[in-house]
Amino acid sequence: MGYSVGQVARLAGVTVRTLHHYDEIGLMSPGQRTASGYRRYTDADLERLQHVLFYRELGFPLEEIAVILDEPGSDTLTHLKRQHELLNRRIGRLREMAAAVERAMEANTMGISLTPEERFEIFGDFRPEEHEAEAEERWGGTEAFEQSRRRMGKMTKDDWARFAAEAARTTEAFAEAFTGGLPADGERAMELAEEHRAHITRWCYDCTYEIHRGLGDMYVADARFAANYEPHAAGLTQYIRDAIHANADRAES
Amino acid sequence: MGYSVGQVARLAGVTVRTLHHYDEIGLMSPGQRTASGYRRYTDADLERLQHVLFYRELGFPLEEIAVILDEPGSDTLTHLKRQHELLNRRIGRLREMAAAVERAMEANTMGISLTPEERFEIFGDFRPEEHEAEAEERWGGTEAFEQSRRRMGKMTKDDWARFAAEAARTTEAFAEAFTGGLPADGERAMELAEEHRAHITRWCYDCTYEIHRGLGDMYVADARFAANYEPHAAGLTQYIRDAIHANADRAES
DNA sequence: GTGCGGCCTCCCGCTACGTGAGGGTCAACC
DNA sequence: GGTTGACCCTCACGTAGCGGGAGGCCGCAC
Repeated sequence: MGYSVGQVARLAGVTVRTLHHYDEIGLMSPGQRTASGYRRYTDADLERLQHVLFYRELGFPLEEIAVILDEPGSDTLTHLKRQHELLNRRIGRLREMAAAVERAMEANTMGISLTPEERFEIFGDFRPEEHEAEAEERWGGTEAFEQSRRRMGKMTKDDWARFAAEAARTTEAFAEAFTGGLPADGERAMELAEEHRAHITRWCYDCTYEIHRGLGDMYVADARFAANYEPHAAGLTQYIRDAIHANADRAES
Repeated sequence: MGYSVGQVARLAGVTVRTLHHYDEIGLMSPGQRTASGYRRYTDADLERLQHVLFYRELGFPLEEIAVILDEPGSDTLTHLKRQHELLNRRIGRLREMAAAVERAMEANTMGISLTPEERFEIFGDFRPEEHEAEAEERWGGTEAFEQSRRRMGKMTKDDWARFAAEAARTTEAFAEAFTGGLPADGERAMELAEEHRAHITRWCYDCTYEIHRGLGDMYVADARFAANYEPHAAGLTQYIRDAIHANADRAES
């Protein structure tokens, strides 16, 4: 059982070197190795490769692909949905370009020569869109989200450990304040909220108060996040959310 | 008049560095320079840039773009037509991919896990197409045509001169044979046809007999080629075509 | 005349591999 | 059991298409 590099390469239509490369950079390592050092790919590896190739085809840098595939709570279906969405956007853009080319052909056959602006405005119009709204277009997310991905994608294992440790300390402190009966809009809670915000800014992205509020709301709304807090103390998630809001309100007044 | 690098960059939505690069590799050099060495781009340069960006967007390597833009007898309209064609193919491919993703989603929600072949067959099916028929897809041409482009793109002016001289000699010899009353399926004519084929193989691409037959047919069908032969002697084009066919028939029997 | 933005030319760095070199591995076939 | 040929391994250097600075000249305003 399992597949050799050559088999996988033929199946997927890539070169062996490409698979070696993906192994090197940790994007797609074989599940096992034989005693003699041969790579053995499992079915799960193949599925991963499928997604890798898809995102690559859509122009994503490999580093980013690694991040989005490793992102917790993302399963096959969400990836497929996202890929479908991306494909549709892409098709739309190409259609616009085709229409622009048609216009250019008309203009050309009619002997009209385009002004320099028209030249790129008419069918190079997809470029500004690509720059200003690229992050948006790709992720339906925010610029901060992108920034986060990039930064965190470059973190070493050590960085992750320290990041996690810091996060754990803050959570612990919140739990203490909560169980200790301190109000969510009190000094201590707000202090912790501010610390939390600083923590995010340091490690992930420029966390404004507005974004921070959104995060707080998300914590209570999204079970995956709540799962990180509730074990400490029932109701802690809501407490943290309230503290964040109180802190943001104070800071912006 | 004319545009500076910065202006062109903003117009076209690329960086100054990119324009510098295109200048370096000779893909897109400014029509002029100011006394102080500043680049000055003309309207013609802008049009060229427009096409460059388009082909680039469609995934063509810059070297190839240079060749197809410099290829004689290609005007704006033919490029626009080609671009439109390429866009449509591209859209078609993306649609296939989208359909494949939909199927994958169905399979996934139904709890069916794909076999390894299906995984890439189902929606990686565009890859064989991309390899085996890429030249076809891109050019509506043959692999030999591609090979030709590559080789001829790397020829120096000297090479071109020798190439042209050789070609002229062969044509001259054909004209002599023709006006001398030698039959198109005679020894001499076939000898010249073989020489012609060797000439192409040496300079352009591996010219099989089948391709050679196609070339002969094209010579009579396409006025641009005929224009090269007819001035030597009226009917020469047809004569050459017949000689080529006779030679090919003999060689393959 | 002194900024300040734009332009110039190196030149090094990055990604996603291509392309050998040099050398083990494995199944088959004699 | 030896040899052959297809396949595998790990370096390690090369390439395309730029990004991004360094160090320095140009040109126009104040």
